[in-house]
Amino acid sequence: MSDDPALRALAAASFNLPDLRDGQLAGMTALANGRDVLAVMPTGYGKSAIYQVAALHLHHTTGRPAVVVSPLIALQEDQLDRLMQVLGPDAAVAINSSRSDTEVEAAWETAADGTAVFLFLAPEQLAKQSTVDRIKALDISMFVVDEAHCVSSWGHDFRPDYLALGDVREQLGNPPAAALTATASPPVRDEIVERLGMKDPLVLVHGFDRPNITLDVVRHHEDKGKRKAVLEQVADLARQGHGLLYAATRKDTEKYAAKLATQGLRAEAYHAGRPAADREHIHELFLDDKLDVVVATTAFGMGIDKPNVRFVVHADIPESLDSYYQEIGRAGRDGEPASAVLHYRSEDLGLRKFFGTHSPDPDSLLAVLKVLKAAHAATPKSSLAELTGFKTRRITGLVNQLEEIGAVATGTRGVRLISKAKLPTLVSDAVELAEARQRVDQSRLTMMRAYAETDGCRRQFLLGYFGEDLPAPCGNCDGCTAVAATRDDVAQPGKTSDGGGMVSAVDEPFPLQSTVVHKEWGPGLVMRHEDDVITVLFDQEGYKTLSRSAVMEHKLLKPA
DNA sequence: CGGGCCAACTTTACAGTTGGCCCGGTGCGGTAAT
Repeated sequence: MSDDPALRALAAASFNLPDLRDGQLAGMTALANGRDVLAVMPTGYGKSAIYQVAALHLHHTTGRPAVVVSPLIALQEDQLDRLMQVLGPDAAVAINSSRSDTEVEAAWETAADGTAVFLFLAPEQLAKQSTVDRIKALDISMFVVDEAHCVSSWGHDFRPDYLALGDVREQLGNPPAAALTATASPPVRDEIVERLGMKDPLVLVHGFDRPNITLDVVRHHEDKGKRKAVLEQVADLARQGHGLLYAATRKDTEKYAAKLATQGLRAEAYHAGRPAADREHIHELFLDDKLDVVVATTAFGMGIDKPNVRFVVHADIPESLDSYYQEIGRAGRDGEPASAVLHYRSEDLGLRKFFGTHSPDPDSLLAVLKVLKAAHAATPKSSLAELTGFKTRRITGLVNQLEEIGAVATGTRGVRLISKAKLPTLVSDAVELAEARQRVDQSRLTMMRAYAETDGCRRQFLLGYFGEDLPAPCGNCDGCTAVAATRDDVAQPGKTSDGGGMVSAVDEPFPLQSTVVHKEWGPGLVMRHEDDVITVLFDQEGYKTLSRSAVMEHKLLKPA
């Protein structure tokens, strides 16, 4: 069954990859044999090769194309260019709003006549039933979701069509799925697997630790002092190389960029409010080493693969460690030393709390339910939009919420009511779910805060969050430096630590990553042990820290 | 939730304080105006 030699040969001949890494070969073999694959690997590790080689192999043997879901049109174009360079024109096509009707029609034909190996599109395209039907007719070889963490981070509010990908895949007859991302904590991995409806996937996790990145946090009380320190730090770091400064708001990116420019640095502000041409230009300048620093909101970064980024400074705390890891992961890809510095004020958490607030909307939920009840039949989202007066996007969000509580189901012919419960009950269930979601979001922020406030080794904290155990402190963060400085002798980093040490795994009744149950908060996953504190990620409540002695004394947790 | 901005206020010309109001991230797609 295994196609190892064939895949190796194909990778070498067609993609110029004579030496595959273990994870790559395992992934492409599994996919080629029809197994679902979730790959969590850093940018530059070669995770794209997993689906590309497998898809090309299947195209050779069956003539069927692969569908690749990609979040940004710019990313699709990059991939397209790369693939066409290697495999020739028409090997890859994309369907998106930047193309004319004629171009789109030509792309469909190229896919249908067996020429195209890859068909790229954004999840929004798959919200149209006609698009799904056309793909169904192609009988695709696999369903690939690139940047798969978007399912979890964007699906719930920002781009709701991400949550519908599982339904789409089902409608397509559940072709083998590949989900690829550089960053996913264990609960995010679980969510991706669940949302995409993956069955017994091969999960490949590689290269999480980035030991060459120094981790520091600078705490501030005054906003003014923080701004000054950020500017000084960036000016200082920019003497050794190029880097990124992340700020929370567009206005701040402009302010910081202007100040840095007056200090003689080549700095540009980057955010979604700038014209597309400017954004593209800044990308190019940065990649060509013609900028010292890009001052950006979260808009900057996806798809950036620049090896020599020497620093990533944060002027404001991000919303979660998932985001933080993603953003600092853009530093030091060449393996040379790099810096990640977070400037932290507890007041800055307020803005993130605001961003994470999605108040549920009972009236709109009820409006959708009423229409569905009156319809007595499956109703397409487009009709729902007409009947309620909401935008289709909004309908998708509301339907997602109702689907999650089992009130409605989505099929080929549209959305239908499947619950027999009273409508107000369903609405309150949905509201409760939204509130639970909010609690989880806020608790992720709490974990980000805990990282900023820990006295221990920051890398141990960070890796622990991603489910990896770093047995000894790293010796390359301010937590470790502080411990070393309090010693009389010159301490060797990476040996032992007094502060924030991990509790021995021996005799641990609730081991890391094990499932436990709390009588009030329900089931959860053990994420971290530190001194007298156990951190658990509860399904309904998010991250909670519990006192170990209280847990033991009152038997608060039970292994599940 | 917190910061920035403006107007009103205090008191007799000006600068500092106070209170209210508004704003704040990420991208797709389609539509409207050239």
